[in-house]
Amino acid sequence: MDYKVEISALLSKITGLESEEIARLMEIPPQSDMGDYAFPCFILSKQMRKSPVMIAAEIASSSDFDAPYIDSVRSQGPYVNFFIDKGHYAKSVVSEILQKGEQYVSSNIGIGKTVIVEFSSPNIAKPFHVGHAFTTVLGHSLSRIYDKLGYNVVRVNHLGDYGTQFGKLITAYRLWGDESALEASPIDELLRIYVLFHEKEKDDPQLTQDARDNFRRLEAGEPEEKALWQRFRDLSLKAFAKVYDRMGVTFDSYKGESDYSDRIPGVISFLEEKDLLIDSDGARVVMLDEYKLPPCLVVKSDGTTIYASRDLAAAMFRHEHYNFYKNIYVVGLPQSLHFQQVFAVLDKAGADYAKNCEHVGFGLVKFKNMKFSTREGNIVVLEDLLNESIAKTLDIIRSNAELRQTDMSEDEILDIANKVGIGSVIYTYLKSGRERDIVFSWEEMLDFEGDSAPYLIYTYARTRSILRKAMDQGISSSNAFDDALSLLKSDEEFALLKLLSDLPDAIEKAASSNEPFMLSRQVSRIARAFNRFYNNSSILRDSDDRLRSARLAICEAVCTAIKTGTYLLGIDVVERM
RNA sequence: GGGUCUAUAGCUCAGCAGGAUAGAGCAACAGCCUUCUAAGCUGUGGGUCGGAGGUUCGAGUCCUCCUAGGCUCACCA
Repeated sequence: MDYKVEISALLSKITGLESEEIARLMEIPPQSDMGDYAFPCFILSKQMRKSPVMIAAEIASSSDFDAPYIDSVRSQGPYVNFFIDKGHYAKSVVSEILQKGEQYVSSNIGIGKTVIVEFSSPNIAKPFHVGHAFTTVLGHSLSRIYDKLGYNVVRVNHLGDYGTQFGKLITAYRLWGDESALEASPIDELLRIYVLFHEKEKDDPQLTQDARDNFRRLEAGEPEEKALWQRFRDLSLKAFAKVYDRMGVTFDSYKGESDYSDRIPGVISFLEEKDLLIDSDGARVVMLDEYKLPPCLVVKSDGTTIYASRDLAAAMFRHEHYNFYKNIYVVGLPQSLHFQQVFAVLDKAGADYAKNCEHVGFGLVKFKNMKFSTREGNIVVLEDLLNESIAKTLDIIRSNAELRQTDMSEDEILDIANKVGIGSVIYTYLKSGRERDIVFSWEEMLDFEGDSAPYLIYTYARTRSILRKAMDQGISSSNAFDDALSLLKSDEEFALLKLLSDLPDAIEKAASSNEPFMLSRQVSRIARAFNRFYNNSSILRDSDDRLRSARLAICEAVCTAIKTGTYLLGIDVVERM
């Protein structure tokens, strides 16, 4: 039940204010000893011509608060503080979670609505580095979150498989390409010749010209260039698939930039019909002064297309094909002007779906003082980071296994190391607001203590261990469905229950702000509260078997919360570690 | 120069729509494993919330100005 709504209704009778307004004004006190809900009386002081302190005292002394779920009502300064009956609360929260299981965080607010999440979108022929991981991890998590809320989610990998860079690559490959190296390690070989091209290009303008010619031939569909491009693309996709597979990331569409090249004429004629295209130094642009934005370049002076035209084509296609409720672009913050322009062009052209397009930006992944740059070769490849993380996890598991004398098989150990190691990397990207820059450091990326994925997974594994032991001893939480749950009224238990009950709200906030950290924080808080409880009370060893069952029920609820929460972040839990 | 974002503990970050004594994690220091997994828990120290004005009963939160920094400003993506 929703205690806030209930209390607001009671207050409404006393104060005469609308119940909804009261619910909006209600607060959660900063300290638990101040109660569970608080009503600030400032708003009443003007109309009643009394000090808020006096009003609070009057309300608190009212006799209308005799509901069974209210323990007490006290005024403190200008606030009326409500203390919920802990037993009542425990029964309500725990039984709901146990009955609904993982569905307790589900919602149907998204039923019948399609959300497109464009994310990851790596450039073909370039290594998948720790910067790409940001959009991949963010988009993956957002997809799962929207999915959980009932939306129809379309995951789109808008591959960077087009543009002048491919002219460069074709030129470079013909000059310096090594067939066997390409076969053995495609991305490394493509990167090698790409870097080489940029070195040589400085002293040889002919190379630049060749590259442009080759891109033009590619765009014109010349078979030789097309075949090479296709090969680069296939090899790259195969390499990317390995990384996605490791992280459990999937897509519904791999429609990349190249897929839209034949729709560009449609975009241009559409804009021409609306009379929006203007010649400017030989190029064709859409003026956006009324949006206070610089003009958007749609066709270059040499007649070829540019990313803005391809993004326009993609948005138009998605509208026709999916009729989306939301079209989200999980792309780095530096591209925010670009998206503003694209959306503004759509809006100016009268496309009503422009307002449903949203750029979900994120910060830069930096390396000390410099940006990662493919051309300069100062990058950290995601696979290396994952491997390091897994290796470190493996060490810890092995030494723990020895210490605890567990009988885990080598396969199980490897599986755990994989999940914890990869989860750890994922969590690093999702623990703070997405617009923050991440300064890459091995030390911090591989810190497994405190606020980290291993902490969450560890808490889960530990709790599962208790539940397994309980089962072995024939103790069950099932007889806790009666009043035993109302025995859960210690401070630690109560604090934990509040956090559990707030999880669905955290998920909705994560979706509405496209900020998975709203969720990761809540899961982290739950784990911390549980560990506190765990260290303060014995669960299986308590002499009262009703309390024992009730505590086991809390353990189950915590497992459910952590498992679903981490799943929505893209992190797997393990039964033992 | 225009646009935009950021500035909170030594470090990394929270602080939801203004509200009660500004919170976590890491690091530091002091403790807790014959007892359910110590990747854990408890405690201590640490802050003029970048600066100055203003709005308000009340500002880390809203407005203005200033300072510092990031990103960005059409024929790359």
